[in-house]
Amino acid sequence: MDYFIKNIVSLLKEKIDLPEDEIKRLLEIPPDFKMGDYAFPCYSLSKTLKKSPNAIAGELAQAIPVDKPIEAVRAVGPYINFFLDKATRAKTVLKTIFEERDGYGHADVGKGKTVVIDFSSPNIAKHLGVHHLRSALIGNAICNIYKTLGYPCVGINHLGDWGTQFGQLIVAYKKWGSENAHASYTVADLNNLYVRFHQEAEKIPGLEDEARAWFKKLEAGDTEANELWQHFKDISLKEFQKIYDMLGIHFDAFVGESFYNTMVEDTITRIKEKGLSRVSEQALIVDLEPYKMPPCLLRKKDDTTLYATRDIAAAEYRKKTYDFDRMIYVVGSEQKLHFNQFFKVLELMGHDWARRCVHVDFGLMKFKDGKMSTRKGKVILLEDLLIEAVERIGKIIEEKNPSLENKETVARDVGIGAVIFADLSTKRNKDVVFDWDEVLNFEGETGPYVQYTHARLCSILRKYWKPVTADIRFELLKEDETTILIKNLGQFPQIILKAAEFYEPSLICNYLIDVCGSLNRFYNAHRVLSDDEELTKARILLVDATRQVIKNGLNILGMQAPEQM
RNA sequence: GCUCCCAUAGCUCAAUGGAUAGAGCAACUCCCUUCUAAGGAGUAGGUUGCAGGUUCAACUCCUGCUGGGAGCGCCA
Repeated sequence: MDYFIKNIVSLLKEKIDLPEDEIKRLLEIPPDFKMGDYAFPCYSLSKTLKKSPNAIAGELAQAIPVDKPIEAVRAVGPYINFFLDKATRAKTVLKTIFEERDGYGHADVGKGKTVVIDFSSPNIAKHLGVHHLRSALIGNAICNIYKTLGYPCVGINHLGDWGTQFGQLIVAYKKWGSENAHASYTVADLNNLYVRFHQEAEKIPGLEDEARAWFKKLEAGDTEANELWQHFKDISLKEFQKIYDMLGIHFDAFVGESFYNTMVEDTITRIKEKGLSRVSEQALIVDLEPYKMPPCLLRKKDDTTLYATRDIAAAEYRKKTYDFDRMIYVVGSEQKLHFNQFFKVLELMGHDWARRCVHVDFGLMKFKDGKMSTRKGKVILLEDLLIEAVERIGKIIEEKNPSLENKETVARDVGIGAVIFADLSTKRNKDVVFDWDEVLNFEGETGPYVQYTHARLCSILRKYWKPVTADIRFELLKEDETTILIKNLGQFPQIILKAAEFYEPSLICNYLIDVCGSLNRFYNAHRVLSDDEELTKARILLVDATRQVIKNGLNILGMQAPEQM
């Protein structure tokens, strides 16, 4: 528990007949810093004490001894407000950051509890569009958040490299694609074939059946089918890797659905043995009627499997391989039902760890006039967006800071960062309408704003040139702007815990915006470097601490923190 | 038809059941001989979709409704 909270709770415990945990739970942070640092609302006491909350607050505030880290205790209406001694807090917060450095915000709560995170997971033979951004970025950020808290993390890219669509692709390739040189094929070519298949399938009746037949051959191990499939996969992976490199996203494993093909028979057998499945309309299903859900399909009438089957097999395999404490699937909310179904099947199979599987869903990304669709070729390529962002930042650099070194690197870090931050900064379950101007806005609450703030702080530290020391007079850090900033910096570890609890990277974005706002107000109101040596030393420590917090925060989001821009 | 998600300033979004609902963008005003103006200050902008309910207290919880999105057996 936080040192200050602990102190306040123990003070209150002397006067109030409530358990420690309850007091801690009720303790809140006032909306305005002028109301103090912590507040205890007296509403709940009014019933038992049979007095008005205001009177209780007044009496208790009088009775509580003011000592050490507490500077004042004041009753305001029904609240008892606690004011911390500024110097003590400044010392506690800034010394911690100064000592922990890149480790500030880290914890060991996750020690030994492996977390498997399934994210990005695009389909082979299709382009990565802007709508693929969300899973990749949210998943990567959650991965970083959990790592920060000490959880061993395994990031898995569960590639969509299996299913009827590959039958479709093979058909399309054999009909319209084979005259092209095999080796020069790109994802664009595959994508075109895919789009063409769906166009033609509307006119030619037997085409879908033909595709299903090819998928059956693929699942049965047919050589020609497998060679083509492998080729499509190689082409796609190469192109995907390029984008992941641009985004700075790393996976511990690229294991596609196809990998589980050999395991599904065993999985189905066990489901059958447990009496969970039955045949319905020639397909094998698990009836989920008692749980108010549509049935989960395990096998189609042509005997091929479905993704639910492969997901079940994959979950079992991962449990065996990683012995995870928790498994997180970062997949769009349109698949909510699928996950509820397949988690339920895992549970019915007797896997008690099924409740440790979480579907971290997120809202759909769409255009103003509707949904993005790979089939109709209605997408914006992720690569195009990233290139555009980097180019626009490049122009701004030419305009504002033409003498900057490493322009290309900085433009890349800031451009990509802008896209990452824009995507992560709203709560994940909201649908987002893709808007170029919004994603490529670099002013206000944006990634570049946070990075710019960081660069400014680095600039001050460069000018100062002497080593930063924590041996300063903390009582000099006393202005309102300073106090608020220090308070913000001290909240970082709590924010990370909360972001992990709710699987919500946007909390880190909001927090960073808060810190930057506080810093910039401080920056505008007070000079850091001055003739006053003691004051300069003190403010430099504050600047360095803020720089450190911003950097740590950005890194968790998967962004770089350039020192100049 | 059934299920899930969303609704807060003109726009995009915040707000562990608690004090005066806050930011950014857009508009209008100011602040660079001062550590990076990709910044800061200010003005203006609200019946928190509607109607009930629970509570000492509701943007927050419950019910109903309206509007938008998504899903609902052989795609993933």
